[in-house]
Amino acid sequence: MTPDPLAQSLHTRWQRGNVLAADCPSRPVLQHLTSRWGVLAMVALATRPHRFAELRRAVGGVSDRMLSQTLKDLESDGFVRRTAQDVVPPHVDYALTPLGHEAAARLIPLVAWIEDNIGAILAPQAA
Amino acid sequence: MTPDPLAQSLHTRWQRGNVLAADCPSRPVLQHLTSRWGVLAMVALATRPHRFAELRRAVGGVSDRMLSQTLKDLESDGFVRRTAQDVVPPHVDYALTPLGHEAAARLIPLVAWIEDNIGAILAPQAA
DNA sequence: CGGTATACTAACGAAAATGTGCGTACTTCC
DNA sequence: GGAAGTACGCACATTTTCGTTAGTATACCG
Repeated sequence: MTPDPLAQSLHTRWQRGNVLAADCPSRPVLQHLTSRWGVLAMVALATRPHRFAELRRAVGGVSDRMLSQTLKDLESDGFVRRTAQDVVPPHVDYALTPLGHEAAARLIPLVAWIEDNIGAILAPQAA
Repeated sequence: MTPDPLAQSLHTRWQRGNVLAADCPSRPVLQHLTSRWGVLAMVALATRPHRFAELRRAVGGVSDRMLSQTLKDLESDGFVRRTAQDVVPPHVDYALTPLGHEAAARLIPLVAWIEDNIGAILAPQAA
């Protein structure tokens, strides 16, 4: 399929993204937000800021390494703000930025819908 | 942070999911929907049903293997309905189920928001 | 007749994601 | 005194994910 020329011209300079295009810059951002731990970290942070270990406990099953990796990605996209106090033992806070809250506002309905409908989703599979 | 006992009792039997818990059955479903190609397939199918090759062309960069695997996952969760006509050459249609449309309705705002704000997201990174 | 399209699957190897254990420099609690 | 908690980075091993190639039976187009 050759790209639609109209869509092409609208999107070529990425004034707005078109995720369905392979080289759209939205792709990596989408992947960070929807990664295995990304969604969960965002959801947890949406309620309130967390310290690192606190967040690890909130997000069941995540390892130190994965959590810090995930947070680094989210931070580089501007969704999370990391605030470190230079003390020993270390004290670091993670909070959503305004941009992060906007993103979370789109993530939460999805997660909530799945949680609410998990019964209906799983039921046919059991049958 | 020990689990909140109230939330515990509400969620133990998974009448409703709590994705933050490691063993919540919502996890796999969430992963199927938010997988690299899962989101994109859902978004593409939300506009209209597609045949296999048509969908592959719509979702830039996906391979046959990944697409068919993704569709299989989405089908087993009840989001996608596969309709095959037993003819040669094969003719197969993929469409969202009602459940799939509900899920897509939560996926699309997320994707649209990223597409709309990709400029604002990327700008600080360039600086 | 040769090329192209269809909807996949099995098999293989490469690449990416993920977990584990260790180390840190100190504090607080038992 | 000893154990545990803190916020990671690093090296290593394993797991999973992903893409590529080959193959199928047939039809349509030129």
